[in-house]
Amino acid sequence: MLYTIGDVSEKTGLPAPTLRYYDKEGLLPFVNRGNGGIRKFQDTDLEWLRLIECLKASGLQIKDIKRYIDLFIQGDTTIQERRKMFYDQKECVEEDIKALQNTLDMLTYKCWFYDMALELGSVEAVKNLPDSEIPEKIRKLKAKINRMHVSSCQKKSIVKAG
Amino acid sequence: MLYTIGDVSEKTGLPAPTLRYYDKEGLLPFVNRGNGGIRKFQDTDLEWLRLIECLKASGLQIKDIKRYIDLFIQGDTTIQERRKMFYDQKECVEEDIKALQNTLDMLTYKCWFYDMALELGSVEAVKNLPDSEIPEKIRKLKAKINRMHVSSCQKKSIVKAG
DNA sequence: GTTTCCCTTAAAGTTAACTTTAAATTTTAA
DNA sequence: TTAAAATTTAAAGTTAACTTTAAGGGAAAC
Repeated sequence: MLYTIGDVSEKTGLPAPTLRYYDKEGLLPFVNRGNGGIRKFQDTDLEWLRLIECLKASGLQIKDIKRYIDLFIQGDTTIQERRKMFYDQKECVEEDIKALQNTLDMLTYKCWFYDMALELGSVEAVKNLPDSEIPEKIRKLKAKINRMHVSSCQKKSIVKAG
Repeated sequence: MLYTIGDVSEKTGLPAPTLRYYDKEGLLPFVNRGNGGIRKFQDTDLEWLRLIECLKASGLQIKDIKRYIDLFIQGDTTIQERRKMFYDQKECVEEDIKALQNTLDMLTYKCWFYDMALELGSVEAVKNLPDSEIPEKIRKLKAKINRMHVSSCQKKSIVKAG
């Protein structure tokens, strides 16, 4: 099964110029061309795109993903380096998830806060609520948030891959 | 307790020029100035910075955060809009966490794959492994990944906040 | 056949969030 | 009192990842 760039764009949701940009940056070295120089994508190319999007989501930059593809092309001598790349990225993503969970705690607290503000008619009224009126769950959240530092909601993703 | 911009930079890890940039963009309207025009941060300003970093981590842009601060300054008439903002962002972050968990599944699989490749000496050997040699956990992961679309590891964070 | 898509490239433009620079002023330490 | 360190501003520069534009070529619908 062969696909044009338009087919792939529709299948993946990535704009065709983005796919051409990825190709230009060396992220799609396996995509063949037809007579008139027209790209013919295969199912394996769609799998590559899925991996590329995953690596991007994990915080890797285009040039780092190209680095991985270059290593792949070099073959089995680069297994160690590729392995390290995935372990490093896994660690980054685990930290990102933790950071996002802190962010989610803050947002959950704020959602409760503004639910109450809407109910009581003012922000001040919520601030003046006695502790006994605040659900246990929210009190714990508030305490956790107060222990947080600025850096606990920041991402660590950017790492020199290699 | 009052802090200079240098103190705050050290406390938060944010470079002083970044703090000035936030101020210029209207994110720090509560920071007072001394005689010579020098910023005097208070503990409440540090709390604002913590909220700002959380909102940034949730995917909000600077201008959206400014919008929130403007709404805050306007007072209780904007409670509904602020509430909606937090609910929208909460939803975004929940989706981001799900996407990152898909990314993590892919990376976990790849880590196993390259552990095996290192052990067996080649990528091909891992591809040729009979199903019976693949741990149940990894087989499930592989099946899950095969069901994934490109979009399942993409972030949804960017939303017109309002 | 021709018109209309869809494809191609190269190159310029966009955007957000800083970051750097330069020049001036203020504060702090000796 | 003076020198060093930190602060101020405005403005220009940077970076990544696209996105848009322009100019052209080949295949399918009518």
